[in-house]
Amino acid sequence: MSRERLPKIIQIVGPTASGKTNFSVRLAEALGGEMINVDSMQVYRPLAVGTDKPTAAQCARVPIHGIDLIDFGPPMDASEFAEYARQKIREIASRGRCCIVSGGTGLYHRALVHGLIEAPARNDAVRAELRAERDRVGIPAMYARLCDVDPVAAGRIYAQDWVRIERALEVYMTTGKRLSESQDAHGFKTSFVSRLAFGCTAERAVLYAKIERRLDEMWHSGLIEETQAMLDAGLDADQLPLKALGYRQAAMYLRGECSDAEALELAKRETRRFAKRQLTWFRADSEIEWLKMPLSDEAFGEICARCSAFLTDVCEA
RNA sequence: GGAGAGGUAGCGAAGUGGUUAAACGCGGCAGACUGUAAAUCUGUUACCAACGGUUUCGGUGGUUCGAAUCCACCCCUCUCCA
Repeated sequence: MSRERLPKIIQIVGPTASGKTNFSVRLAEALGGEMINVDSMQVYRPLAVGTDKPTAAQCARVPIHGIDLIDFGPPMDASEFAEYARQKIREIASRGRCCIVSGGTGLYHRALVHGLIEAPARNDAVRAELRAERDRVGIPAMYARLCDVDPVAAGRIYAQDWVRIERALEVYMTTGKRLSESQDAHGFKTSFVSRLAFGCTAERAVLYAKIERRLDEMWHSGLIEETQAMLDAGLDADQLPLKALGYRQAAMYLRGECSDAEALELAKRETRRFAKRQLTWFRADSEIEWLKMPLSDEAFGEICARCSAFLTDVCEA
């Protein structure tokens, strides 16, 4: 294998509010590297207070990429992000600097590291068609259709999971190829980078408390106003930028679907659940070494040393 | 003081003699995830040495082969009238 030729990255993952960004900035600074943020929501410029982006102070300490990439319009997707990130990794390497890839979006990390199958991007026309049909015949009938055209894919998808049923049918309709066959061929077998991966954690209660405190702050420091502004600008409340955690609940409140307090509670709960889903995703990755987050100076020093060794060692395992 | 209503698993709420360890919802926990991923979906949730066992439906006692469900007394909560 031409493993040494792969660009090396330090990968930092973890649930929201686990302290990834702090840790990554510190690490990037210590290693003289640059950061790439892997976050499906922080790429949207209009989302400011609700996505806990790196602060101006943090951005001053170290170059941080992957933030505020797009405004409104067609949303970003995993493949697009992965391409962007790999391009950035090359650029950073060409500057002779190391790369800290940090964030909480599991699929984006995976797409960046292993790539995705060869398949066309979303096709809104086809999806509109599929959705119209679904509304007519129901999800079970659509699932039955998937069972016909791609039984293997259907076997991997829960019968109610519309998002995946739609994607599988979309791929089949636009390419004539079965999604499952592309997946089998792909299998996340190849890597585009060589990585040293760390996962940030904290005790569940600590994590949850931090999530709640952070939402209280966001809620009272502009999240509502920001959401209102987007609604005023005519953004669809169940389309992407407004589907982000916090914004979605703020929109519910603003549209009179629930009280202010209810919306805030809901936002907290959904964010806690999100953190759990992130944990589930990352726990499945056996290459990740978990770090309990308020890291001591000694522990941080050790991690730095290991990162340096990884980055300089030509024939590491 | 009088008249009603009610107390069911973490919470809300069904159940009114056996097939009920107890529907359903919420919350919790766990899982899946290949171009929507802060999305979408699945499982599980009295307790245990667990394909078997133990203890549950305010409390105590009773009726019955058998009760969360029937009877008696007691405790508590809520509403209305004083």
